[in-house]
Amino acid sequence: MPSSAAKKVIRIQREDSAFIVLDFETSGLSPDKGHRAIEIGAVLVREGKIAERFQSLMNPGRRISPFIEAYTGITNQMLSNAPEAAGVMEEFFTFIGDKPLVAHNASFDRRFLDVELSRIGCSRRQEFGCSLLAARRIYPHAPNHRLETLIHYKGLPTDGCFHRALADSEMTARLWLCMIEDLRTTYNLREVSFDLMCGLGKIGKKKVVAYLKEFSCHGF
DNA sequence: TGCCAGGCCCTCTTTAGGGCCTT
Repeated sequence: MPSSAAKKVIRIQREDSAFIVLDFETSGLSPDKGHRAIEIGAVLVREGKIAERFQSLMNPGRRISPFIEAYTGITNQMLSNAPEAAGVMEEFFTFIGDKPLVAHNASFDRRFLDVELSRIGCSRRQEFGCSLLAARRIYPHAPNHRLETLIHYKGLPTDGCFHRALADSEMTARLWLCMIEDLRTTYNLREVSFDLMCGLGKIGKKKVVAYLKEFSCHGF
């Protein structure tokens, strides 16, 4: 029977393994040009499984283009009935807490997240992992590194829905977990931490093997 | 109506340019 101190350690370790995978649908590519988030989707991954989900449309206060309507399937009529962005972001800020974040092409979602949070007087501090950068290192021979391509490339389950926030965040989570498992088996790693995954996306492709060798149990 | 950006990576690079990825 573990002591209370040991229980505490175990609880903290498990909580530390939790992270949030998120995805924004937006009215355009640049918040600096006035583009706004129109939908947020996210999943909480704990102990290798999707434990909780968050999804909401967000009324951007302006009409979106026909291109975005076609691209996402989100219409102006749907957004006219959607909750205000501020309220959604307040709920989302509570949902993510201080857990590490993951997104596919994180630089895009990070900018929208930070701008939308700043509009409600909040800011995040946690690290942001990028499944796109990690995938470029782990699957250098994939046809390309778009989320949809990688899902098919790895044969991961999908309901065929892309470009909706919750669906994309779930698939990004599956991809992230798949990459962890592939690293674990291919490189004989005892543990694949969030920091290892983030670091992998930041190093040059010629340094990948040397980088992973540092974490290997018995070398390879 | 038509068009828009930013971050990261790679290489035929670093005093730069182009491709990829996100909506």
